[in-house]
Amino acid sequence: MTDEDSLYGTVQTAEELGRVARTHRKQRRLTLETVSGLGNLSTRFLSEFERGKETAEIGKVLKALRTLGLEVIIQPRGRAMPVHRADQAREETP
Amino acid sequence: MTDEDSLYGTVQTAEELGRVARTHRKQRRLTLETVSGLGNLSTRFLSEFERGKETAEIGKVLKALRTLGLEVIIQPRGRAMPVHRADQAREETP
DNA sequence: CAAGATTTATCACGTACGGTAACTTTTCCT
DNA sequence: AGGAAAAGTTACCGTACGTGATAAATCTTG
Repeated sequence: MTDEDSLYGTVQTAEELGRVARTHRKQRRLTLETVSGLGNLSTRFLSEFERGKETAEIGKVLKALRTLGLEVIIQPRGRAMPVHRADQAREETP
Repeated sequence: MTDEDSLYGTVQTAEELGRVARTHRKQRRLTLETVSGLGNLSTRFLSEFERGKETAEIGKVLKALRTLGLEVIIQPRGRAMPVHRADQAREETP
């Protein structure tokens, strides 16, 4: 609850990804069963994925994220986006 | 075809993810073998992943992306960024 | 404590994975 | 242009594990 703000952002590992998914789901007060129904995913898969299973299938992971209302953005690291508008805020890695 | 301008951004499926990875790798003039060496990933895995294999393991996918210098960002959909700027919303209906 | 939610065990099936080699495509050189 | 080399794809094998469904076990609420 402390870092809900930093909940969303870069993820590097399956564990981080799962944590984001779980926290997001909890915030939305959804149960695994509900998400299961919405996304045609087994509660078992969801449970394991949210706990960071490294071997979960990417297709299902993406589906789970979509079902949860999460967006996956891919961008070059350490490089600004080529597109519209210059943004700011690049600060991580102490 | 696919514009490389919009290369980076939201991905919804394994296919899209793979395409981003491949295009990015090509732009960097890296071979599968090189990436394989850098990331401890088999060329076979990389080849399949870039071609959109739905069942590729999330852990390896994330590792491949990191090795390629790509960043994965997770954020709520239909929600503006925490900071300023109102921007585009959603689309796509299941 | 009870109701609800999540984890885990079991079973059976399917397939990812690495390594290697053969094969196909792409790249690039004379 | 033609062809060779490089890059990428794919089939084989065996090991190992993911997955769904269900139910039982465990944890989390209220």
